[in-house]
Amino acid sequence: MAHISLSPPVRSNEGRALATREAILGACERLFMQHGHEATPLRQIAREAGVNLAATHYHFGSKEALIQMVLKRRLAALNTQRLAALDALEHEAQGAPLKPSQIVDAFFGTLLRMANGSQGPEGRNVLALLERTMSDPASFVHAFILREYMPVLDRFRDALFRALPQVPREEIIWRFQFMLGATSYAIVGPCALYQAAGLAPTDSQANHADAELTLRLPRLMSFLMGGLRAPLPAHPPPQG
Amino acid sequence: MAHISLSPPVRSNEGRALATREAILGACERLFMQHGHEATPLRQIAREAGVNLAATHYHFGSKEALIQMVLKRRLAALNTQRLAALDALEHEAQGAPLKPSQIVDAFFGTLLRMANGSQGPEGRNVLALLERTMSDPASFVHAFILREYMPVLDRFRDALFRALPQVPREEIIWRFQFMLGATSYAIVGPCALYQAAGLAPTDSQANHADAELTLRLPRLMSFLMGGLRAPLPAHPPPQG
DNA sequence: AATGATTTCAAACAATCGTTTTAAACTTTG
DNA sequence: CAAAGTTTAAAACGATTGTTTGAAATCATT
Repeated sequence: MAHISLSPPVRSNEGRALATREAILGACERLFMQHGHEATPLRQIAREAGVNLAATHYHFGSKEALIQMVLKRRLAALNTQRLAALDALEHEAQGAPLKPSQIVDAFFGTLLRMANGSQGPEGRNVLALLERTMSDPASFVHAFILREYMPVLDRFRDALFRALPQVPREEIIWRFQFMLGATSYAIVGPCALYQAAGLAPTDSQANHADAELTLRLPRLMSFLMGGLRAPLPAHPPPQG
Repeated sequence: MAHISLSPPVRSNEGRALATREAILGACERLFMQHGHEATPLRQIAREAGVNLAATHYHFGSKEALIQMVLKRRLAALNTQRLAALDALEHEAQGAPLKPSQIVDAFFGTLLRMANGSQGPEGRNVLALLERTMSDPASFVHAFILREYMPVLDRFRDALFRALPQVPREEIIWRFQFMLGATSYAIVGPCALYQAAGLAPTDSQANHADAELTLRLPRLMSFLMGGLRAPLPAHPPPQG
């Protein structure tokens, strides 16, 4: 059912250690997505990975460091890809202002594409977990995650400032927040709610599962651009 | 620092029990928001509420039942208010189709207004916690929360179906999901990210904190309606 | 005022968590 | 092949968790 090592037994010492490290990280990604990292005991991780309990401490030092390693890998890959996309766009534009849709696609599109499995089937799990972890106010991962997330956020926010010079910056900040939320819920999808309720997914949803996956990104992009380009809210009267 | 009972000591027996129950529930709302319900020990709840540890079990039976009671109260009040708003709209329209903005305001506007403190300062905390709990895939509260949440969701979804008959229902379902995410992130606001990073909020943000509160709802509504009314995504080529 | 029910209290219970410790198995190196 | 270093194994430790217990305190009723 799980953790069956089909690869031939590695002989080198470092190879063995790397294999156990990878098995532990993979088990973490599977279990954290299902139960969250707070509710996942190290013993269950070790069992799922097929290694001993002490191996988790030997290779990662502590559970906190293990969680950080799990999330850091995926977040770093995501942000690298995002920045590469933005760099390519800016290089191609040669100083000209970018279209907002290009910036939105480089940031949110890259996230959703990666979550849809462009980096293996576990991408969605970990990215959904990442978004959930960010919205957890008491998580210790905030400090280190934000350390490499904030610069990326700032770069894309500034890019939107330049792309929409006529829009007040505070409005852009807010709409960026709204887009973050919409994308976060786009990753899990509306079927998750029905599944959580114990209802089987509608047959039409099940039949069109693959088509739904290719449609998810254009659906989100259309919604995001519609919201980003919506008319600015009228300032309400001072007391009303 | 907290749980100072300024009210005169109640004499009746039921009054005492009700006071402790209320103190426990209030402490839960405060602590769950800060640390999440998984990471909040019953001993800390009892200390914050100024009651004995065993009182939590005496009045609520178990920690699960306590968490359910905390969330159930707020969710029930929210959904009652939402359905009342929709009922009023439909009664006023007298069979005519509703405007999408009315439906969106009845659902998401009611949520944000309540989170902004229309029901006391703890409204935002609990509603943010509620949204976070819903996105937790392994929470035991799903079953009972969805039991009274799903009918409300269905009613508003059907109302949107009738208000937008030309839009495919699957698109509406997705955009409803996107709006849920945007609203969820609107509750916590973009400042939460900076605060989590350890950065002090910008002085402009701090100065306009009150104005920001009255602006939050129109900002969200403008974004939601822009996204809901965005042009439908073009179906991508079958292999591309 | 005294009896009976309800509520609060302090203490302990059983289970589980992350972590550490000890020794055994293995790989690499001389 | 043997010694040194590295990785895995099994067991136990200390701390914390939700929960239970039995007595003390408070209220309601006669």
